[in-house]
Amino acid sequence: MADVARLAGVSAQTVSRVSTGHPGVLESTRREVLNAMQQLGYRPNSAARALKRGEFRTIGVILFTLATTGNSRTVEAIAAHAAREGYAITLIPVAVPTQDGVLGAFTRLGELAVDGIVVIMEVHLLDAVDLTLPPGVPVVVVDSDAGDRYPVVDADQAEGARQAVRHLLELGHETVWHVTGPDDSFSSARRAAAWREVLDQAGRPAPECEHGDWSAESGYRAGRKLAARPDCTAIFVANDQMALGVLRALHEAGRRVPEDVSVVGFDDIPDAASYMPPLTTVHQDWPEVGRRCVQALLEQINRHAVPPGTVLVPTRLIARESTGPAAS
Amino acid sequence: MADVARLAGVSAQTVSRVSTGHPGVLESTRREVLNAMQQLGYRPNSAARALKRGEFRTIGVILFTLATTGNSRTVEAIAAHAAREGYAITLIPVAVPTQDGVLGAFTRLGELAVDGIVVIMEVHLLDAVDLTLPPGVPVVVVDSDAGDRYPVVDADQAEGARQAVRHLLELGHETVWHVTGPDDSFSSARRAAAWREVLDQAGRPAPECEHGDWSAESGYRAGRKLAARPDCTAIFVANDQMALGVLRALHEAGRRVPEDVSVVGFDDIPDAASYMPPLTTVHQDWPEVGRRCVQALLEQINRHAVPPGTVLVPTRLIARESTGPAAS
DNA sequence: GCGCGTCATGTTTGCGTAAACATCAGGTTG
DNA sequence: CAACCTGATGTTTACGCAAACATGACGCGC
Repeated sequence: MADVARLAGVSAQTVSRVSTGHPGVLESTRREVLNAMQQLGYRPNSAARALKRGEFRTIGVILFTLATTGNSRTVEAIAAHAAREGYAITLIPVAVPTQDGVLGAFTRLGELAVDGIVVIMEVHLLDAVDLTLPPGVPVVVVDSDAGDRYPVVDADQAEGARQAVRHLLELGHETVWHVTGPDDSFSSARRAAAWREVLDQAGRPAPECEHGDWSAESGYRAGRKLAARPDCTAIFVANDQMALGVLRALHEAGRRVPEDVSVVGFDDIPDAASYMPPLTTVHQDWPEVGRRCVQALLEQINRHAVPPGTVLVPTRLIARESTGPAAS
Repeated sequence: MADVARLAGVSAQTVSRVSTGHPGVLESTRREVLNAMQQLGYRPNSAARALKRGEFRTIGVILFTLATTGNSRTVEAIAAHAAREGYAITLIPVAVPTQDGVLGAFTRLGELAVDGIVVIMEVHLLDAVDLTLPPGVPVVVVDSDAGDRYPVVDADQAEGARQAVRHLLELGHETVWHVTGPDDSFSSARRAAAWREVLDQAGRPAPECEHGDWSAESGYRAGRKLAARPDCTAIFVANDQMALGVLRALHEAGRRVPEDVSVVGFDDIPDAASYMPPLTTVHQDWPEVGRRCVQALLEQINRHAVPPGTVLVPTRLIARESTGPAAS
């Protein structure tokens, strides 16, 4: 910076004013300084800037995996919106989903240069984390149960699941089978609870669940069991990938979809429209979830506003051929 | 830090020594200091640390999208390995894949606190970027043509595509059709070039390509055209998602896979094993790509080593039922 | 034409840390 | 026992920037 100042024939402070866009600099001087910056390839040192200002303009995202469509799409949206607000994103992967792993990640985060944290963790390990959080750092939680400790942003998974099950009942099925996600997943638990709730309200018996792990392979295994039951005519699968496996299992067993069995998935991943047959599923608006995360975090950072409780992003059922004749 | 020093009854410098793990501190003193840290909830300020040390222990990752399996898996691996080395990951999304968008992202990166940069960009926009890169910052490029300006890490896509096409020829097909990815994609271009190369070497005519955009939907459109050609009996699709669409198109046209048409994909996404039929495809080792990225970058950062040219991570064909009877 | 406000710019200072150097106690050697 | 070393700790300083305050030039009104 001193070099730039010298070259432009001004003081370092004036260079600072130009680089931060402060007013009160003569247009001619500004051009002079910008010119000198260009010439010397000057880049402001963000560490010094952060040190001086006491903020990093960075948001930390702590998560288990990017391998699920939902997580990666949400992170992408967070990054995009954060960038728009002049914030960068720091990714903190928790390698091992154990309490130690979480603690380690949070410890690293504590030493990290972030102004706020988004936690994307579907499993029940958040409890361990409280004390480790650097005090005073705003937090937003996605896809997990934060109690009332942190604001939560999430898709309205319960409503989506209700729509799915109701849709199947309205098609005339006596009841609806369910393939769950992993047992330690909150999303899975909420989808299953909503499924059970709708069946109860309709006075229908809730068959025993099959349990999967989100993967297509696990869906296939669950689907084989369900395909063997002639009384199973409607299946609500907790995500689209497992639904893919279920479809294959039904196909191999000679049970036609949707004529013999109707299938509904969850997530509306892009591929779902190209399954055989195209999958009826619940659409999740991940970009919106990401946007609301950033918004909630920035509210805390900038306006020191009180956490806004839980923000639910709407979900909606997309009817395709796996539950009936082509909708288009 | 001063507070900790006061509470522990030592100087700030001793606190610093403890927090950086420097030797030459009496065990009793060290315990005292750690105790005081705990009590006061002291966290080293990373901005000040970075300012003093002149390094951020952060790697910037610049990319277009996390929506593709390859990108998100690669980023995940980069983050995991970087974390292991004590580095954090900063994500820089390029919202608009235009030259301006790239320049904007690189400008942001220039001001950003990173010790090195991984560029994950499959399109041809890298050229514009040279001048904007902060000079002296190590760079590694993935999935793109960096010429000889930067070291490149990538999966051996050409070899994977060759294996795929050879496999189809060995099954006795007269020639192999091809569905490409988007025109501006390097991966797509390399896979297509390798496809053409094998056909040429075998003295087979190369049919005209169908062009997709990586999406299952575009694969479906391409598949409909190919399904209408009775002479098309073998298709190499440039990624698994498009292959999903191709499979559906063939199914709807009444052409059986693999009896009438053999199909090979690329990527080996987890779902591919659950397609109907399970898809023969080329496995890419994204975790390894991520690992090598970090390794190449750290070599530059720590040892100021010369860029190691191009690192190719092996790929391999996974034969499944879409090209023949069940392999298992 | 004197006082005062306004605006562009310069000077001083300190953010939290760690390297470099200084100090000091205790021990070792010839 | 003096000269010297070693190892633990303290003191000074600078990293690059920007807020706060200081300066100084100019113009305006009365």
